[in-house]
Amino acid sequence: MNRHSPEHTAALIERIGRLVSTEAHAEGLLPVQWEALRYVQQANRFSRTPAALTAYLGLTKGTVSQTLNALESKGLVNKQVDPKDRRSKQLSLSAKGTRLLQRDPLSATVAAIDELGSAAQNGLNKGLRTFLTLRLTAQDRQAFGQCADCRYFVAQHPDGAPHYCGLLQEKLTAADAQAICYEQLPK
Amino acid sequence: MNRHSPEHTAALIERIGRLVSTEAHAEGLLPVQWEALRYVQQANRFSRTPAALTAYLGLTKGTVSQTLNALESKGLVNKQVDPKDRRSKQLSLSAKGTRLLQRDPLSATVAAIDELGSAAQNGLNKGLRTFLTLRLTAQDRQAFGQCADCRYFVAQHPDGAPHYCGLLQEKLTAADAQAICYEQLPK
DNA sequence: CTTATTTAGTATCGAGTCGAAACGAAAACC
DNA sequence: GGTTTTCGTTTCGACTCGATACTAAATAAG
Repeated sequence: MNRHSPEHTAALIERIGRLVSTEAHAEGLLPVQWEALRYVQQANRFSRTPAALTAYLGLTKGTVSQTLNALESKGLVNKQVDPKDRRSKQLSLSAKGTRLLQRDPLSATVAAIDELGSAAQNGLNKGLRTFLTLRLTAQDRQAFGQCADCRYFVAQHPDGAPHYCGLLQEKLTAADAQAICYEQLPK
Repeated sequence: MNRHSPEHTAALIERIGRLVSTEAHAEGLLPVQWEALRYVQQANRFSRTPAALTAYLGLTKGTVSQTLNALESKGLVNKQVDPKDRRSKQLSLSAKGTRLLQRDPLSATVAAIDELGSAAQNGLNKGLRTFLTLRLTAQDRQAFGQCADCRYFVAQHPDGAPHYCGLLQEKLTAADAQAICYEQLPK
């Protein structure tokens, strides 16, 4: 296991994962609660559900249900029944949740990456993306990429709307196009 | 937050960290227990202590003490008082612990990195190492690098021993040189 | 139109993490 | 010799997490 072996890189991933997660004990929230909060902020309206969050995190639905209860009782997230499918619930950020995300401890990680120099940044980003794709595929999990990078994304739709989803057959706003989506299939 | 922004890379790190940690629920052990087990295997004899493991993981000593209790009661790790400093304890792997590490779930991560192509591997490795150094430095934490990469490492020592540590003034075996060390200061 | 079957979410249990705090014992400092 | 620091443990409370069993709503099959 020399300095550049796959074993060493794997150890780095694990150690950095722990470092980042340790930093995420902040503002009275736990790491997974921050992840859930960010997810609700970033997911498009089709993906703001406990089921999609469960797939995103790779946890069991019982665990996610409890975490969402914790966030709800802290007044950061709201749940309401989806009228189109009354089994499902729509998640949304409260004003307090939105405010708290301004102090997201992940910003320390962002800042460190920002210091990295653009060659290192690109190499890191590319390696991480390829790795993630490999593992998600091996586990039959969804990519949760950005809507605009999806093969069902239609940039220009005849009738007035800015964009369009060819899978769900729904109009999309400019904000939707940047959001992450459960259904996303990379081009 | 486009595909190559620092924000996106930070999200990748967090998501991959969770993915790897979720896979580490295996063989009846929890993620942090696997990390501790690997640490005891890889740390040199000066660093196989609860205190060094605490620094390595970035947790509190109480938490690490409990995790080590769990591993000890599973018969995977042994503790014994260091006769040179009777406050300190030496950790060691039991035969069962050594055997269990053959089924380390981190091997899935290693295999995925191995599939990556050498350019991507190098970029990933380099980016992760630089990032880790940045964050550890900012938090005043030890690097825990390999003994052989330390500025106190003396490759050839006059008297018979293979190597030598100029800080602790101790002879080092070839195995020691590969191990990770609390005292390590990168060259 | 019923009767499966699948899907979305919840509740409960037990083991264990995790930080915080308080503690005892050995070593180091003065 | 007395104070301070360091190493490790224990206890507490909130919470994660998988497993399991459960309800209700939607879907499929007959």
